[in-house]
Amino acid sequence: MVEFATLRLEDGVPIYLQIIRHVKAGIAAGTVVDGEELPSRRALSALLGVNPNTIQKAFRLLEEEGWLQSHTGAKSLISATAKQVETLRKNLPDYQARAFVRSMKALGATCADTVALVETLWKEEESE
Amino acid sequence: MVEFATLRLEDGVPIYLQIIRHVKAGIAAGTVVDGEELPSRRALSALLGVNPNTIQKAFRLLEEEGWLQSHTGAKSLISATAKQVETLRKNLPDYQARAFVRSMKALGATCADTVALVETLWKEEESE
DNA sequence: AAAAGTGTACTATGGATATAATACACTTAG
DNA sequence: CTAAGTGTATTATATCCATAGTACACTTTT
Repeated sequence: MVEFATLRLEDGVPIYLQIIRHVKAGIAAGTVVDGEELPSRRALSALLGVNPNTIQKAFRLLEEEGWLQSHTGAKSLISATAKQVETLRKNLPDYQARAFVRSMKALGATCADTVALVETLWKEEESE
Repeated sequence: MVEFATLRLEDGVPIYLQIIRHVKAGIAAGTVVDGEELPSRRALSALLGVNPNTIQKAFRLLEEEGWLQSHTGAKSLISATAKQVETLRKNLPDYQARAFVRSMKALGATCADTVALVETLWKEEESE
């Protein structure tokens, strides 16, 4: 069962996009695998405290992109071929790191400062 | 005059927030200083290709937060005390780095991999 | 003084996001 | 088999984001 208990919704970003990102991140990290069950729309809606339609929108888009399969009446399942996972694992970190580097440069930070900051925060967040 | 020519608008984030972020980043980086002139609402609207009302919203919020001063009929000016700048320079990089570390952990990356990726991309983007 | 530029305010419209409330067909568990 | 659970669809409403057009008072430039 794909876990959503750790997902903390932040505002400023559409909820349905955060749900999509959470699923893709799980697949890229290897904690979510092909064939795995997803919680029902209603159950996830209750867990996150959002409208069922919002969950449905996220799941519908994920299905259109080929990341899950749905059959009326039955639970939805993750669908991720080895090739899909490989592409995701390459592109996701790269995309996020690029955006981060750009924003740190805009702040006038140096490469060394940035790396040091990342290392410090990485250890900080390990103890939580 | 505060520069906006380098600002590339991305979708998924409200335009007025990107403008606010751009100004704050400039102040934190030291390229935008107290008393500096901002382009007029209409001029910036034309430069970025967005509605004047959107620019006005960004500037109004910046003024409410104390980052600029406006007087009807005259150009708006940056307002940034040393204390304000100091706080910004500390908090902005920290906030962005925290979000980055969290997202890389969600992807299952290690600290070493992440640092290596940042260093690689940092040099790549220098040649552009 | 006159003209151009500037900040500000207002109404109206459309799209995206999210919620709310139903409804129905299908699958699964009892 | 029956009931509960599930995917799916629909309509309605509210808010935010962005655009469009207009208007007016003030400042700066000419």
